[in-house]
Amino acid sequence: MTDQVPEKPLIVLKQQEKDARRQLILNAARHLFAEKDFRSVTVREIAKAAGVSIGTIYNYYENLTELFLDVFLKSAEDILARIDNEQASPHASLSRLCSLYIDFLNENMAFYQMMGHFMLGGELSSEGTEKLNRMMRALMDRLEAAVVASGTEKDSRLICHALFSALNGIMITYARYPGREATEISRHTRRLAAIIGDLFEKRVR
Amino acid sequence: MTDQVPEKPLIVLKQQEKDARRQLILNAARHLFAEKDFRSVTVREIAKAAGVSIGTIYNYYENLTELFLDVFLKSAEDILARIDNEQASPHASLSRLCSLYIDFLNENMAFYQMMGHFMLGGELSSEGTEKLNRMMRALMDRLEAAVVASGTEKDSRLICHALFSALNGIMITYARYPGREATEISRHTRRLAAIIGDLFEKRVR
Amino acid sequence: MTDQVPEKPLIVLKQQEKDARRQLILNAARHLFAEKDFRSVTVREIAKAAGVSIGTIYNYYENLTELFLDVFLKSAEDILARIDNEQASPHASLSRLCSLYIDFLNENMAFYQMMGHFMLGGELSSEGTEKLNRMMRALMDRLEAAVVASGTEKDSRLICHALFSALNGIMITYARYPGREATEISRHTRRLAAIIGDLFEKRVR
Amino acid sequence: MTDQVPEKPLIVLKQQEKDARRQLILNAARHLFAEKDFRSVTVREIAKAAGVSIGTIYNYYENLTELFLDVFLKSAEDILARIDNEQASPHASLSRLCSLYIDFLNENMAFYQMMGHFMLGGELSSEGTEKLNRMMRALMDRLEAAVVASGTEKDSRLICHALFSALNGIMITYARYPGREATEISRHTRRLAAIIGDLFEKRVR
DNA sequence: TATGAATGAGGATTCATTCAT
DNA sequence: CATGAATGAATCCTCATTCAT
Repeated sequence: MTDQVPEKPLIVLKQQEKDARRQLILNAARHLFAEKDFRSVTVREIAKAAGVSIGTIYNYYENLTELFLDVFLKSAEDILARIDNEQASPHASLSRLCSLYIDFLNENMAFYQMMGHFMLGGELSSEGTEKLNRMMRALMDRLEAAVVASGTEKDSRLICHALFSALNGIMITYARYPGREATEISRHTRRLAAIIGDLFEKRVR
Repeated sequence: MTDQVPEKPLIVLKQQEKDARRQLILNAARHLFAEKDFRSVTVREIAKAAGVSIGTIYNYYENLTELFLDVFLKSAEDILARIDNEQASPHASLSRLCSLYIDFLNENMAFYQMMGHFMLGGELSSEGTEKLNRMMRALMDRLEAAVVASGTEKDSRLICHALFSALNGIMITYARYPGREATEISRHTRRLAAIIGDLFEKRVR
Repeated sequence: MTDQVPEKPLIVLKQQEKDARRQLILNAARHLFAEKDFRSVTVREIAKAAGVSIGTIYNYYENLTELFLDVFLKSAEDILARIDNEQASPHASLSRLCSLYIDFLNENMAFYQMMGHFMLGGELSSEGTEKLNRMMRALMDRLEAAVVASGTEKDSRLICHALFSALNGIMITYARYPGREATEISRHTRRLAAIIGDLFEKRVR
Repeated sequence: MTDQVPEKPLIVLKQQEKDARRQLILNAARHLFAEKDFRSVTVREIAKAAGVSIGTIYNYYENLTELFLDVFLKSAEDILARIDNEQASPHASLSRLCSLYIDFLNENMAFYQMMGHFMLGGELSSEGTEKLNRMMRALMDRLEAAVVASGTEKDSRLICHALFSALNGIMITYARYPGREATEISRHTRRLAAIIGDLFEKRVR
């Protein structure tokens, strides 16, 4: 026998290929979004960056919005994973969680840009809205758990919303403060996150 | 007596007329911005809404961005005035200030959309940037005063930044939570603002 | 008698004022045309440069084209005067005339730009066309006289046309040769004019 | 035999199709330029004349200027080929070359309009400027060769410049002499070209 | 399924000209 | 007469999306 390697069925290979290409597009888009305002990124640019044709992008995504959403969801998965990892640590604390999240935002400007975009009325299919809501709920669940763990007993969901809002607000307000360097901004936003974190932690006492 | 009414010179009248028309354009833009994402508002729409021609818009503003900025600045003046008014009240408190600001944002969605836009890198003439910065500083001065008045002694500017961020974050995060009514959103954001306000007030103890 | 100074009638003064203002506009336009392609000069620019309002310009000229034509005609008068002056000199020669004309063109780029513009189909009122033709004939008469003076007996008008063409061609071809300095261009065009002049002078022998 | 016709690969066919469409646009533009001042030709007109959409124009050309340049270069190739053909003839002479060139200009008014436009400062990418210069040099080389062949030994490049200028000047000066018929103009310009040609030929003696 | 050329509505902006004051 | 704000048609160009190959 010439071939003893157990072959994966063709259909599986194809699926893998497909996933790979989808991943390719996704990553290309993420990188572009990291470079400039995601609303100014064009399909052509993404196609070029991903090394595929424009048409291919439309084979994987209904339209640009769906691709944007997917990028957003992937980023959300990242932060979810980071949070889960952090929460597993013995030093887990609300403060650390805040730092973690603000660091994530600093690295993923497109994330909160998109969050803002979708929240502020970016058109979305009902299916897309569903996905978005599911993801936000998942994120909120993590945060709420941390809030509860920090001692809050009453209104934990509401307080979790307040915390989440506060952290997001740091970025929208200071992410690109005109005339400041990236490192300076990072320092400032982290300092603000620390203040917020402290407030929500001390709250329980 | 032939004419004792003190006549305004013609030049003054003309200036008034000009100001009035500028106001007309400004208000038309504000209303449109309230209806949808301000970035999707076109010159044609503004002109139509203001009842003037496209060319007239450009007689009053160098370009669309400058008009956007002016709308932003006018809104900022509004909130500044409201704050000043509130601070003059005997019941002034940080909490009330938070409510006030969040109410303002609820009524002026375009304000924080624009704030986000300009902060996140929206192109602006150096003159425009200067105006923007001046206004932000003025706003921050008010907030800081309130923060100090609430008992904070150390790092008042930084804490004021944190508070400002937190309040803005509420809107960016929940202003148009998909599937919620405006009144519901208003209630939710006010509740969150109250939590934030409480936190920053209790901070002093 | 309180006033013995012989007064010019009011109507004369007014006419002088009017002429002065017309001159003002004309000169402003000429200077602007010297700075850049005359087709890119706007009414607003001319008005500003002349220190009058846009409307005033339209009081003196039917439209922009008529102003352009007037500038052209004024320039043509200049070169005519220069030629007349030169021809009165004892050293007058066809060669010197060529130099004179090319120098004039170097100083008045707008002149041949406009000549080209009007010749190549720039719309003109029939009255304007008439003025233009009259001026071209006057210029041609001078040139022809010089051609005849240089010894040419046959086909003097035709040869004069050829000479005129050749000189104009120098400018259209080399006036802004990319990457060359103004002085360099001036030297080159003068050298070419000398060659042309020589050819037409030697012709007679 | 199933298929012995050597099939062109698909990619070649596609390229041909692309070239054909580019040609389509090019020709449409050339015809429009022949009808009126090329600066007044709009993208819409070209698109309509070519039977393609506006967007398609921009698939083939960065911007209008690049299209203008391409039209110019294609015309230049034409005259270059005609010159090469003429020079290969046993009856080649400077006079005939002059006639040839003036005939070409009469048929391609846009050519010298564009030459004038680009020479007089029409914006061009550095790549475009490079192409333009290369083409002008090629043309000048041909002319210089003819000038040399006619007996000129000294300053051949300079004299070639003078000749080229003179010929171009004929067109700029008389191409559309107001109130003259096309045939009349053609006759006049040819006569002038003959005079110029004679002068430059006789020069050698 | 991948391709990428074609599409064309829609964007911001310009500017000669008018006309009420 | 002088003014200059108002006008709006017309400009070039962009870009998400489609669809024939």
